[in-house]
Formats: sequence, C-alpha cells, structure tokens
Amino acid sequence: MRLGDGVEWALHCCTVLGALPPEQTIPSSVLAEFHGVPSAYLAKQMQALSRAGIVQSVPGRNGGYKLARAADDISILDVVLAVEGPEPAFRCTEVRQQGPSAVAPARYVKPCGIAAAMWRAEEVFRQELDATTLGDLVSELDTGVDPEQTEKAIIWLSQRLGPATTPVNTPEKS
Amino acid sequence: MRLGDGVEWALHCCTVLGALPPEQTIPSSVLAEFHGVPSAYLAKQMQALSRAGIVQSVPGRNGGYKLARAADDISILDVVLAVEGPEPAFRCTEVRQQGPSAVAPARYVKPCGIAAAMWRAEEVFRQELDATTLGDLVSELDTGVDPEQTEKAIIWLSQRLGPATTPVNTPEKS
DNA sequence: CTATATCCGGATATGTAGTATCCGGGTTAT
DNA sequence: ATAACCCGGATACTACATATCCGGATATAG
Repeated sequence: MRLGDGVEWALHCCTVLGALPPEQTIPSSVLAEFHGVPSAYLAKQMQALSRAGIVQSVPGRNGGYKLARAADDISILDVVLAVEGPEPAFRCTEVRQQGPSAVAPARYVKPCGIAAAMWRAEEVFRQELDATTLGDLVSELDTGVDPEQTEKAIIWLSQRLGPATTPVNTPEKS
Repeated sequence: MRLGDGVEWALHCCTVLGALPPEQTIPSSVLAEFHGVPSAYLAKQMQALSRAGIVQSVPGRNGGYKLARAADDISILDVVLAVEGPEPAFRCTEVRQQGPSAVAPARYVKPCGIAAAMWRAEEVFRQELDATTLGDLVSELDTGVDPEQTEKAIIWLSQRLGPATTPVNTPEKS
C-alpha cells in the first residue's frame, strides 16, 4: 500500500495556489522549481488536476494554473482522487468463485465480509480526507510556518511571476 | 494507492484457518488449490504471516499451517500489516526543505499540515481495520454464505487433509 | 504578424509487484 | 532407519505501474 509522490506535490502546489490571489496564474515550471521537484512529472499531475476540474489552466504567455473554485470548496480527498485515480485500494477479485469449492456465481449475492471490511475502512479514510479543505491548509500556513520562510517564499515568487492583476498578498490577519 | 493481491489471499486463508479446529494444520499448497491462486506466491504470503507470528508452521509429514493464536485475537489490521509491511502509505518527503525558499532545517519543528492530515486519515483507516477480527469473519461464514458452498468446501477439504486430531467441524450453533 | 511562453499528449526509462522454479533443513509416518 | 512430506529461502523472469523526457499545439504580448 503506497501513495505516489505526485499526491504530495499536487497538495503542496494547490496550497500555494490557494494562498495566492484568486486570479493570479502560476506556470507549472515555476511551481516545480519552487518545490524542487522535476517539472515534467509535476506537469503531468497538474494536467490530472485540470481534467478533474480542480485547477484551471490558462494557456499562452503569462498563463499558468489557478484554482478552479474557492479553496474552501476543495477537499484533500478531491486532490488525492484526481491524482491517484478513483479506484479503491482494495480490489476484490472474488476469490470465492474460483477453486474447486465454488458454486454458481449467481448465488454470491452479498460481497464477502473481507471486502466489506476493507471498503468500510477505506470509506472512513476518505471521509477523514474529505473533512480537510485546501482553505484549512492555507490558514495553517499563517500559524504553523516560520515567518522567515513565508517572507522568503513571497519575494521569490514575486520576482518570478508575471505582472499579476494584484500583487501577492501578504497575510493581513496577523 | 493500491493494495496487493496477497492481502486478499492471506485474509481468505486465515479465515478458513480460523474455521478449522484449532490444531488442524493445512499445507500451503492445499490452501492455494482451494482458492485457485498460484501456490508459489501464496507461499510467500504465508511465510510473511509466519514471521509476523500470526500463523504457526508445522513441518514434517502431515504438517502445514495453523493459527498461532485465537481467531478473536487477530485483527484484519494484523494481517494487512504483516503482508503489506508496516510503512505508512503516505511518505512525506519534506518537500518544504527543498527549493529556493527553504530555510534552515532545524526550523521545521512541526510536520507540515499536509502530512498531518494524511496520517490522520491513515490512522482512522487502521483503527477501522483493527476493529474487525478473524473471528468476526468466521462467524459471518455461517450467516452470509450459501450452505451448499460451505458443505462443498467441507467435503473437499476433508478429502485432502491428513487424518486430523479432530475431524472438520460442521457449524453446530445453527 | 511574429515570437515567445505556456499547456498538452505521447513516447521512453526505471522500479516494484507478481509468478514460477529450484534446492536445502527439518520433522514425521511407515 | 528410511523415505516422504512440508516449510524456508534464494534466484530468475514477466508484467504492470510509476516516474521521466521530449516534441507539438495554442494563445497571448508586443
């Protein structure tokens, strides 16, 4: 049981996207350099997010990505499912129907208890992920992150972003 | 995010082990044929279960596997961890510490909110799996499985098992 | 209109899970 | 005592998923 690296990257990228002004776009390459991850592979994750309707792509010069909806309306689960795919982690291969002791397939009305227990666990897993939104993660940046870190990130991004409709907003709620 | 097939097989095997008399042993090859799965790979999963102390191997003629403890003292989580490994599904690569905006590593005292949320979800996932025991799965066989299926399985196993200390017990609680 | 910067999709490598086969060590029934 | 049987580990091979790279399409800025 393993989660791909793309999930972590996508979540970090969505977090910075949520911290920027709503209409500010940021190229995939800048996101990659910012996080120190290979830009080609991150681009693929961003495409998956785009297909899922989580981010919106703006082509052409000074284009890039931005969140497609409000950060509070996007849960971590949405991002995970978009990147990792919607299939459940546990695949029931209906092993009961194989082997010498199998009976007619039509008689297997209820799923076996094993698959049921697995899917139950996966359900609470998803519910927990669905309870946290990108907005929560963004808010946490103000409280949990070193101010020096934040400042350093802001000036680095400001240099590298095209002339936005609004400049990068420093948190004002302090 | 994907769980290996071995998890399913191991759970099914442990369930039939739990349905048998406590001292009855079954060879790995019989378990494989019973479920219609490749015996070589199932043997690997059984070894993992043995190392984890979930099943006990009995060598020699008429040997095989049996549960190492009572079925009620073995949770689904135990089996999953034994087969799949104890590592968490989400690996935080501390992407914050890379890239141009990183500060001194010592300043990262708290784990990032992303990893925290992921681990929280994984924790409830494991709690849910830990709440169901092999004993529960065995009990469910009596209620949820077609009687014809059960009978067919019993006679097939009886033919193939060496002279046990006690014969295969048909459920008596009906 | 041209050039640049960006997204998008297919093609390529690398790694991990799954499969099959073999031999040695140890234990039990005959 | 002997032979049959079973686990345990090592090895080699295949298939699939993950990770990576590169060229084409497209829209904007000047």
